[in-house]
Parts: sequence; structure tokens; C-alpha cells
Amino acid sequence: MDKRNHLIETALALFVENGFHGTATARIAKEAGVANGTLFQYFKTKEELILAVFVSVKGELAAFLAADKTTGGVKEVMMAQYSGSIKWCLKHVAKYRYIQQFYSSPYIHLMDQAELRRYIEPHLQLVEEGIRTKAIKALDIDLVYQLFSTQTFGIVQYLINNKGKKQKEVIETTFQMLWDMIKIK
Amino acid sequence: MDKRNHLIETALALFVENGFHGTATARIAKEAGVANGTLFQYFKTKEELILAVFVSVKGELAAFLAADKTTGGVKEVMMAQYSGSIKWCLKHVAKYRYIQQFYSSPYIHLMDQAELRRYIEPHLQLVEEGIRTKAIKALDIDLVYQLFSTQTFGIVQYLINNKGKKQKEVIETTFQMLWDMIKIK
DNA sequence: TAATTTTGTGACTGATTAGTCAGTCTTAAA
DNA sequence: TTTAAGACTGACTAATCAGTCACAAAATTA
Repeated sequence: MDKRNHLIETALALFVENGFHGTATARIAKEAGVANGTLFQYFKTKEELILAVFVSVKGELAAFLAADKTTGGVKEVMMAQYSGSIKWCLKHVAKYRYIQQFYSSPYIHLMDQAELRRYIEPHLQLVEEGIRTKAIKALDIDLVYQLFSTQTFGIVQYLINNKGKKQKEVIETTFQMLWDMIKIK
Repeated sequence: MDKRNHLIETALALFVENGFHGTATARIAKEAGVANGTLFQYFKTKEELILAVFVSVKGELAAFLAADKTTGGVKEVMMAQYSGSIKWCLKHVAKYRYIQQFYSSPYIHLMDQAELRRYIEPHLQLVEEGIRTKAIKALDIDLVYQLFSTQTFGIVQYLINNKGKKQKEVIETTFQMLWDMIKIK
């Protein structure tokens, strides 16, 4: 792995474990096996590194979801995205936590709002298609997306807290409930 | 207001604005109008202050919800809790943000798990009653609470991002959707 | 009022931090 | 093999930090 990505991976793990300011740049460099100064060749400031980790993680999740080839109606595609998101988060718990931590931190304001919106654009389009084809209730698109997205991450949290539960069953049951909530009867 | 609470209020605002480690204890003391050393008379360490802010805010919200006198079936009480939570968060946005920030930070691990659970106990009991009286689907109680809770905070976020929307309407519509999702048909 | 206790003060400190820079090492082209 | 450019190094620094402490002020009791 190239040094830049290795620094990002190391920073991710330490930031999740110790928080942003609880993690010294020197510690990141050391654990990544490079010199202190090398870190600052790849990232001008610590803040730039914090942002870079977020962009990397968000991009990874977006790419993973975009790679899904599920066809069919809005419901089928939405189920695939829901299930895919949850499984990805459970497979990469630190990355899931980083997203949550970054979103609820003041650093989120450093992200370009338009760029943030680009990440969710495919989801918004899917909702829009659902409404257009009269599969989904004619609600505000952002509202439907918010319900979809919060439930997705909420179920991830539930499955992290309740390891024993049958994942597949929970995912399927809760998706059906979510769908019943937004579909036109 | 007594000094301790004033320090908590000041710390809350600064932590939300600048993050935990982005806020120096000296700055908190200064903005609260007390000497540096006074802060450490009320809180032995910065960490203790961070926890105290969380306990204070969580307690405030819990007390506000406990004060609700709504009677009737599980649905009516649940609607009151849903609506009450959302309105309280919108009225105290910084406190809402602090809760989110604290929950997604590593500091959450410093909180006693049993104490955390005590905060949500009334909600769990309400869900349990709903299931017992066959109003709510016989799902895992924690799962139902997770769905309820994530949607509550999700709608708060939506209403913060979309100030123009009619709050009352959004709250009522989304509660009905949530209820339809968990109720027995 | 005087004595005692409680509360508040802010200059100070040792430790830690993000970021720098003068110089070394690696790579690959000439 | 020589040379040049870029990658890498880590000791260093100026700034900042959490927390202390000797003392002062205020409140309480006698």
C-alpha cells in the first residue's frame, strides 16, 4: 500500500480509538512506520488529514454501493442499497464509526456542502424515481432520504450492540418495515 | 445561576463549536467569567467536565420528557414522547448536538453502561407495554426502541437542515409513518 | 468584631503539541 | 558510474495545554 493510504488507514484507527485531538500526529506517523515530517509531506496540516480520511472512507462506501448491479424496481434496488450499506458498515466498523464521529464533530463544516451532497445524489435520484413511478409516497425527497439513511445507520448500531442477532433476518425485516412506511399502499 | 452550572453551559457551547480538544479549559473558565483554577475546583479534570456536561444535558431531556402528563394508549404516549423530544432538541440545538457529538466520540466509553440504560428505561417499558397489549409487533424491544430513537433524532436533523418546513406537520406525518411501521395491523 | 472556614484567584510549570527544516537516502535517468 | 531530483528523516521549536499552588477574598460562625 502506498504511504498516503497507509497514513490514512492508521489515522482512521487512532482517531476512532482516541478522538481527533486525543491523537497526536507524531503517534500516527510512528504507527504508520514513517517519520514525523513525512506525514506533513502528504498532508499540509492535521486538519487536512482529518478531512482526507473522511473523503477516503465516504468514497469507499460510495464506490462499493455504486458497484452493485441489482436491477428491478425501486424497491429491489433500495433493498440492495440498504442491505449493502449495513453489511459494509459491519465489515468496516471503524470506518462506520469514523463517519459518525466526523459528521457529529465541528469538522463537518470544513467539508464542501456540494461535495457532501454529491455522495447522496444517487440515493436522492432513487427516491425521486420511486415517487415519480408512484411506488413511494409523494413526500419531500430529502425527508424520505433522511428516514432511509437514519434507519440504515440505526440498524448498524443495533447490530453492533446485539451481536447475537441473526443479521440477515433483522436486515430483511426492518427493510420491509421501512418500505411499508414509505410505499404507497 | 450557580458557578458549576454556568461552567457546564459555557463548556457545552464551546465544545459544540470547537470540539472537545479544540476547547482549552482556560478558554472555558475565561468565557464563564471565573479564574482558571476555579474550574478545577468544580471538576477535577477536563474529562470529568466533559462527562458532567453530558450527564446534565441527558438529565435535562429526561426530566423534560418525564414531566409530560399525556395519558391514553401506548400510541398517544409515544407520540407525546416523539414530539416532545423533537421540540426539545430544536429548542436546544446545542444540547442536541452535544449529545450526538458525545455519543459518537470515544468519551462515551467512560459512561457507565447501566446509567446510560437508565435514561432509556422509560422508553423501553413503553415499548414493552405496547407489545404486551398487542398494539406493537412482537419484535425485540431494543430493536423497536432503536428504530424509534434513530427516527426521532433523524427528524431533528432534517428539521435543522430544512428550517422552512412546517414542523408540526412533519412531526405528525412522520410519527404516523413510524407508528404504522411498528403497530400490529 | 474577630476568628475560622470556604471559595476563588491567576501566575506558573512540566508535558505535549503541530509543524519546520537542514540534511540524508533512494531512485532512475544520463 | 555520475548526477540530479524528489522522497524521506527526526531533532528541533515556539506555542499551547491541563492542572497546581500559595495566597486573597468572601462568607460564615463565634
